[in-house]
Amino acid sequence: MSLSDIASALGVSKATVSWVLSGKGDSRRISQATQKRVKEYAATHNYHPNMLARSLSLGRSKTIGLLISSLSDPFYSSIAKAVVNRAESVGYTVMIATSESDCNKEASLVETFSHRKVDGIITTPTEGADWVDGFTNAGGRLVFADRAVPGSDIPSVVVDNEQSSYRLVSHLIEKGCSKIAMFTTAHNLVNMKARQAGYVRALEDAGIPVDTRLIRDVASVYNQKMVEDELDDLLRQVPDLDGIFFTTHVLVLPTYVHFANRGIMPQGGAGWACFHSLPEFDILLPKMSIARMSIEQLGARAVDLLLESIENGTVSLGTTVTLSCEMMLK
Amino acid sequence: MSLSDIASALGVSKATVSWVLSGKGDSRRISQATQKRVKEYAATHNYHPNMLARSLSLGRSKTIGLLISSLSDPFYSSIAKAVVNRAESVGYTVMIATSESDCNKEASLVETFSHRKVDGIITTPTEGADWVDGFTNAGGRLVFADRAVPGSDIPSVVVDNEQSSYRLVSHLIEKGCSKIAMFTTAHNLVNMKARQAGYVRALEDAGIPVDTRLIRDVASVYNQKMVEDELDDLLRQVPDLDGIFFTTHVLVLPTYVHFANRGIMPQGGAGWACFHSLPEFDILLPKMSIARMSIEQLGARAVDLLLESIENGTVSLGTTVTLSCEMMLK
DNA sequence: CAATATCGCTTAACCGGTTAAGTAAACAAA
DNA sequence: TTTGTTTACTTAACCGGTTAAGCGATATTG
Repeated sequence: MSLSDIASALGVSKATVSWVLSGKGDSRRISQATQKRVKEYAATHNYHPNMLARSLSLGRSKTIGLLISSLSDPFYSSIAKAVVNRAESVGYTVMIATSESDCNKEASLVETFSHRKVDGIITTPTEGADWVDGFTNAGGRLVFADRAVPGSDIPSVVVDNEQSSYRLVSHLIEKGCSKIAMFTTAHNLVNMKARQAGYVRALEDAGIPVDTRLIRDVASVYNQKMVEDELDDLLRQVPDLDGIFFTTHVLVLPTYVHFANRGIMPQGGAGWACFHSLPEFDILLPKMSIARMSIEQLGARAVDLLLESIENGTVSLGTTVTLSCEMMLK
Repeated sequence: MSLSDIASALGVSKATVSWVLSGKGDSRRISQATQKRVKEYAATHNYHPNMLARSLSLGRSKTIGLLISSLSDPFYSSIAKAVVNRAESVGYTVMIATSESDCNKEASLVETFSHRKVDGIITTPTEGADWVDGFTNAGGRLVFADRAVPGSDIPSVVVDNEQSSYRLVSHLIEKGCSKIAMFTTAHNLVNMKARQAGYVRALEDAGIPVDTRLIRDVASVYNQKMVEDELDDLLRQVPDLDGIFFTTHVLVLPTYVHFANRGIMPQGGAGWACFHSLPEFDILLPKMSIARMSIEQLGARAVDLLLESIENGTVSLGTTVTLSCEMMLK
């Protein structure tokens, strides 16, 4: 079933059929009678346009590329979910690829997307993504999600890392904690830096001196031993620890287990505060304070920003949408 | 940069350029000199074919559609990861969509994929997927992952639900358990039925009568209260319970928390056995026996099966690949 | 030396849409 | 009656690839 099939079956031209079926029948003054014939024929024969042909012709594919670090990490798969849902609801289809945080792979996947003529790309960029300029100079539309690349003009959707961290740590202080550790990873990433800044500012505003022994960066979160060594060292050096601020949810469970194994029960997480959450925290650590990122919003806004850029071209350089976290202070 | 651009720049025809760049230069006896000129020009000007045009012309898009229930559930996102990785490695791009287990939405997403001319679809089908016949009769290639539709001829990749369950429950029996509960959900799904069959067979082979009070189906896994009510009732009716077989990993954490809250520590999960795992089980329940599905394999085999069907058409009707689980008996 | 084969390309149709430009017929106004 | 306008279309080019068929020039063969 193609336009030509319909055209020859009804004895009209391809153009007529195309206009009728793309809703331009009236403006191109096709008679009501012909429009009816075409529409009915298309409906009864279940015609649907070949989107490849349409995309080729229009130079727009109604397709976006989503390039994330990983799909096994619930954080990224939630972004994927949000992006897919939003895109779907506005008639776009998502092509998905994972970079595994490998900058070269990322660059090559961007190429693939380009050749497939996606209308734009949403990505959680890796450090030092050097393909960005080439892509945008060639007219590619791009939106960063979760993290911006410092010094870049690309529109992005991020959360208020500094402010939310500040509020989490301030809350711990208000509850009476004064020896609050900060447990982090990949502390050079722009988001982690901002969270650390919030931690530091909260302590300073409360007149508590920042003790660098309390700030712990663990190189590999997925190496349980590394996490435990860091925790052991922390507890040895600061035995009167009374609070922990986790810059990321992935550090919480390994810590929980390590404490539980040593008989130091985390008391439902009172005295703990964490950036972002996992479903199991509700039941495992009901008293932990959490700054919850709305990933649903993050993804949806990223799509909106991208589509605005694609369809209207009205996104100004340097646009950054900053979402606030939902504060669950306990 | 298009074929025509190269052609006119070098004073040759589009056909020549197309043949050279698609590797048919020798078989179409284009002179080495011309081939070199074309290839060098293409390389220095960074030419890459427009995949929309190529797909339209070839009638093959090197694109597959992945239609899963959800992206927030780690099980499905792992399938997505595996499929994306495998597809990528063989030069295919994945379009992704989520049905949220809604059969109508599923059908409409299949339509979308069709119009976009994917070469085939991999899906974890919902119950009563009535679009299947229409899709395959129209020449669509399809592979089911994780669950087959009973009575359907569609190639599928599944795991040995019955056998692995049998081995898990047998292992608990060997360790001395005799009052083993089966905790399940959605027990009418084909996979769940098979797991239940394995449980029953293990008990029968050991000469233990099947006690229906021990078999518990919880309607909504995400409703913590429902899970807890079922557990309370179970413990009331069978206080001397000494083992639990979970037909799915999602039931484990709610149970863990409920037990922990009542001071019944699960002792690292000794006496528990579970179908499939979550990363946190390693640290939370190190003694639980697990039949671990290799989702990496599941996804990869699904892609392989689909590509075989697309590229060679040599997949016979009713092909079912059954993967064995990795048994982690403790 | 004419007939044939081989080489190295080109031409043009096709995939299935979109759309600018053109045209024949009907009707209205001068 | 001639000119102009509107109506309701058609023609044909284009998007950027692929590929069957054709064609002139040189090389080989009888």
